[in-house]
Amino acid sequence: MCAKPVDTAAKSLPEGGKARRVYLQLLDGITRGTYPVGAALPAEQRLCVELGVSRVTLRRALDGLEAEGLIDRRTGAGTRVRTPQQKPKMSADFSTLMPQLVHMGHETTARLLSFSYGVPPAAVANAMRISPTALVQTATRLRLIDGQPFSHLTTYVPEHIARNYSESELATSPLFRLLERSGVEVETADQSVSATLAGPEVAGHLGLSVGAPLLTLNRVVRDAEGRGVEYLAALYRPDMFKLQMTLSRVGAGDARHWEPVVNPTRAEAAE
Amino acid sequence: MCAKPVDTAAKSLPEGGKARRVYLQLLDGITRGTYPVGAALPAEQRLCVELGVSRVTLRRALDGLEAEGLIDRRTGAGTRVRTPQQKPKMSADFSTLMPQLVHMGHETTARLLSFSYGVPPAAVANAMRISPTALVQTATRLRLIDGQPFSHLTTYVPEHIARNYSESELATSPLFRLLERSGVEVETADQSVSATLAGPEVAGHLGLSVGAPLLTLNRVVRDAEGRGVEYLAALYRPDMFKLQMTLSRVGAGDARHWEPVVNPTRAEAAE
DNA sequence: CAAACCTGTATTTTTTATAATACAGATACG
DNA sequence: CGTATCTGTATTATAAAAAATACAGGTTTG
Repeated sequence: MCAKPVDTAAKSLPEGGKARRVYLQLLDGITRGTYPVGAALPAEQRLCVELGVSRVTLRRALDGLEAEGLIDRRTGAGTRVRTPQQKPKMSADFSTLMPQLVHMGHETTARLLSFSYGVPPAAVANAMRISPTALVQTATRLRLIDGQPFSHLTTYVPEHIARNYSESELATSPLFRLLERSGVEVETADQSVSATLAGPEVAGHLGLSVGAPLLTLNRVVRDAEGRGVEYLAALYRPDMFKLQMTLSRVGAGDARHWEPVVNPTRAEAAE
Repeated sequence: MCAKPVDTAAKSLPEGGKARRVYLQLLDGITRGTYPVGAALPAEQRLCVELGVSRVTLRRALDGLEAEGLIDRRTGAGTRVRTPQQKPKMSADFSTLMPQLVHMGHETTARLLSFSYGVPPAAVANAMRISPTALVQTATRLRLIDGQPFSHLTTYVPEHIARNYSESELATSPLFRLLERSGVEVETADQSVSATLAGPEVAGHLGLSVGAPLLTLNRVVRDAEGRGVEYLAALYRPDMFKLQMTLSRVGAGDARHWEPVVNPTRAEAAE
């Protein structure tokens, strides 16, 4: 007797299989610290009773955790929560939101995935305040750190600006430099951070499974007239990229408030 | 002949069902603008060939999209991409750290889900720089806007501080005020933003399906000695909550850099 | 109005996921 | 050393998902 088919959840929308649910449940327990970090995870026979699934299903979930290097299984002995192996990480400072390497000595490269001219998605045209029928250059790039992909970037640039640089320059120089070199007067930038799931295409490029969580960053860079000169839709692997900031409480009395610190010591960061 | 079992993806790790993959694929295409926003989606018979699944599966994916109000299906006529219906949204300004309502006239409430004293997870104790065996108050709260839950907050506060306020106060006052009232000298805060997937428990509370994407925010608030006085682990529904900021390009020459704008016009925001 | 096309629905078959059970080999402990 | 415990593996039965097909009924278009 291993299963206990209680099934409290409603089942109408396309939900992942039961193995995936268990996988997420365990992943949650590990990151949340419910299961001791250094050692010991309940035995499979106990876990499957605890989670209400068969051992085979529980096993498949564990396979996933093992594949991601989160647990260490030894035949005969138990299954332990492995101390998180540090993947090379990037971080972005809130005050600039320009990605920076946490540890130096890592190399970042870029790969151009696609490149074309056409009309932008309506949402992009709207955010950039340009005509939905105006031509824009759409480029998709993959950024890697030490050979491992960590972000998937799609940029939209109005044609008359984009013609000032070549396709090959896109893969080497940051788009930012290319714009300023083209004489664009960058004035403001609006950006928004959220989360989404990896579709089949980006999952393949980022080396993730479909349905993996991603950090999204959308940015509109504007010139003095408020017209968009660049739209960036970025997707980041949450295990390799984090937005970090340090705030300081300054002022006194009613004027007391938070202020971002410009160059915080990275070792102080949360999590 | 509707299916074309090419199956490029590897199949070892616990992946959600095929219906879910198609659902994500379509969701990606919609948000990305691949499918025209105003109207027209390929017919079901064409779509299922295009995506390599049967019509039944394709249909289940569409059911999911319809349930979330992303598409509009009319018998006989086609299926259209609906213009995104604005849910009540919250936004958080990076520089102030205080979440703000985008549109006024909305009411936010809080529900206390759990409340206890115990030892914190190792990761939390480490980030707070307190003993892993020290007692902390662990409280889980649900924040709602107009009755709809949008965030799931778990806070850890050292016992000697937490004893200064009552359990009932937690549900009404923001924890921030309670701390300062307790005489805690808040000095700095480190926070980190990332993404994760909803486990069975939080999914239930936030009204999402298991495996839905979530925006995470982890924050350590410290006193003058650098000791943590509060650890916050927040989970946000990405469709109802976004981190937003506006940057301004200031300075000249080599000193030219980005600076966050304190009170940007929210209408300017990206996406 | 009629033809072409679309979504909604139902049925059957096939495939896959999960459950239940048993057993072999490795490990830890007294 | 021997027992208890754990992971690894295999087998069979059951439940669920997906595919293939057919048809009813609404919509659009000429």
